Amino acid sequence: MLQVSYIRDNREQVLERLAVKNFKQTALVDEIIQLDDKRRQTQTSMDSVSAEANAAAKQIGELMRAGKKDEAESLKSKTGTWKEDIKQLSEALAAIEEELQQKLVLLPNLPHSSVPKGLTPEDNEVVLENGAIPALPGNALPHWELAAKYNLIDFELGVKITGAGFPVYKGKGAKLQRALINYFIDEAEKAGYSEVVVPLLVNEASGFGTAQLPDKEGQMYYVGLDNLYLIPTAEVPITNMYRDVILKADELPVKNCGYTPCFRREAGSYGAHVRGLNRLHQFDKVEIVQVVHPDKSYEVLEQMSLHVQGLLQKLGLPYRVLRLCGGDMGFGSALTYDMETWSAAQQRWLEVSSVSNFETFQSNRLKLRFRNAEGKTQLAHTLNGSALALPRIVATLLENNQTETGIKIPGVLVPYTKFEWIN
RNA sequence: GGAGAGUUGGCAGAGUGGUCGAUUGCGGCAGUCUUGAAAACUGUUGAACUGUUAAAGGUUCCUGGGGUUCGAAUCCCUAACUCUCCGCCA
Repeated sequence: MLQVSYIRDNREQVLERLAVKNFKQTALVDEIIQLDDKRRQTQTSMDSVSAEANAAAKQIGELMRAGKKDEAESLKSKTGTWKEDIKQLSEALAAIEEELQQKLVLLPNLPHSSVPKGLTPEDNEVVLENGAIPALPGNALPHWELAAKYNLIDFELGVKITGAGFPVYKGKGAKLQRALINYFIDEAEKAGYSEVVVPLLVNEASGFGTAQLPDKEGQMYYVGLDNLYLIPTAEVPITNMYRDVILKADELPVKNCGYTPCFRREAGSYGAHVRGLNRLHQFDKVEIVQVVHPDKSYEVLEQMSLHVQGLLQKLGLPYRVLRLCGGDMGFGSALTYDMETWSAAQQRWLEVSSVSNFETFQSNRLKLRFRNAEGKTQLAHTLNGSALALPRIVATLLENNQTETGIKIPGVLVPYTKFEWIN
């Protein structure tokens, strides 16, 4: 959520930045500014009437104690109009604030100056490519066939138990899941992130804090009986640990990592691109989250990007890094890097990580602040990234490492899998 | 699921319808003392909005919402949450 005071003081710049995200609603921005104006006027009026009424109430108390009942009574008779005024003004104020809030949450975050303009994924900027793209023989199999061949994943069984998009991992497929999770967590801890295990269901306030709510409830599974949401990413519970928190300057940066399953409804997805592990309703992911000083957040974003790249390098997967264009970016992000690995058998790039700087967009909703050098409270910056999401990593690992005799496990994973080959 | 108790500042924990943004303790910060540290002592220490060059000042907030009253942390209604006991149970 953007700060009203910023919008008020930087109208032109806000409009220009929003346009990069293809969000061209000048009228909405102007309405917000007008509402805020009205809000301040109304509050000033109410404050001054309240001040009068408070003073009178205090005086009545003093008169009563002094035994001057008549004077107290005559003062009492005057309070009626104030009461009425305060009631009207506070109702008006509440209505204005409600309307302002409703409009404010419609505004996406402002993109960073380096964000390229554009509408579709084709407009994303390729920052770098790394790793050799393997040349597989013509009879190379896609991962869903490999998964069946080696009995690693049973998609049909998942359909029986739950539905499409809920695979059952078996045998070495199951072991590989646990190996990847542990490997990713260990690597994150080496990079200074402390591990947390968090709830998989969150309340409405948490959904709002990280900007899944309102608006995006269609993407989350909802447990109506208890008014809770299944998390679409560990970002939600981990970041919400710091909701309504004022950190000391020396507590920054906060670095947390955590493994969770993630649940996504993915309404409207279909076709070959959702085949196999390409798009699931439930998948495993290790998330890294940081809360940092505003001066440091872009430096930290690069570090997080390098951490993710390091994982891909160690796994020996060819990858590229994209700087997302305005049209492809998330609602709350100021700058996002996507990491994609090359799926040799599908002949396409698969997104395996997304690393974003939210600046104060989340912290403003979360009321996540720190005490700055002047001793005043200031909104912190939040960042998060997948490090990494498992399914597409598994997909490319299986496909890229397939040989005549089986699938070779990357060296760094062997201590975790305890086997070198799937065959 | 049944019954009961509770929710106050970073934490613990007082609080009579008016002098309560709130006693006190702990913690934090600053100072005195000390070569330094600890201890002790002294002072200080919530947030938001508004306003201002900055301030002063004003308003709001004692879980949320509503009500009674000239005046509510305090009384009433309501919701959420927490805890305890019983039941069930990994």
